[in-house]
Amino acid sequence: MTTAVADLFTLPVVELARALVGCRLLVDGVGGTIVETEAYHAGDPASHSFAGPRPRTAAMFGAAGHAYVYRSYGLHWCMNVVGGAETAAAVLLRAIEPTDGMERMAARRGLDDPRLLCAGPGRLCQALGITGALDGAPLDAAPFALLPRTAAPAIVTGSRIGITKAMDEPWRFAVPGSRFLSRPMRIGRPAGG
DNA sequence: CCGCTGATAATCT
DNA sequence: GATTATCAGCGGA
Repeated sequence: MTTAVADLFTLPVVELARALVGCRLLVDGVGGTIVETEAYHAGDPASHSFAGPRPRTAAMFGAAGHAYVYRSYGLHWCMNVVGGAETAAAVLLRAIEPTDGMERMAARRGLDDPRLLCAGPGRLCQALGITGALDGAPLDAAPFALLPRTAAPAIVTGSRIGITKAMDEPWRFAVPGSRFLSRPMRIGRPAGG
């Protein structure tokens, strides 16, 4: 038995977020390799689950291995992978390197540049066709496919984006130097100033 | 490259 | 009424 993605869901959510970088996500065969994630959990003031269960966040309090999809700023959809050892934990998918169904993604996004297809949580949901209809859907069944890594990628850590609380927690993970990130990763301070 | 700002709706005060 | 796990378009450097 090789390592299945499901085996990762019981890890602490910060480790799950790290482990999902390099995995592949497809929706109806469209998607690519996850290159940027962030971890959230119920003890984290920046998390949607911090205030306790709500109608919108029900999926985050539900079973691991399912999607938590919510609307952001009234306009965009954002997708999380529910899982982690903590209560109501999930990993926000922030960027994907598109590999499968490029034409479908370009059509949905109204763009040509592969760099901009999935570079951001709202963008990747638009490109893969993820909406609130998939909130709570299991990731091991159609239309989803969440596939394990074939090799361990290089990964760097940083602060999460777009939050106003717990801003210093280093719970953002990304492939260093990837051209498909939502925003560049802040590299370590230059040696010698 | 950078910063500013409007769009738009669920949630919270 | 304010805030929010965002994005695109714009203008200036």
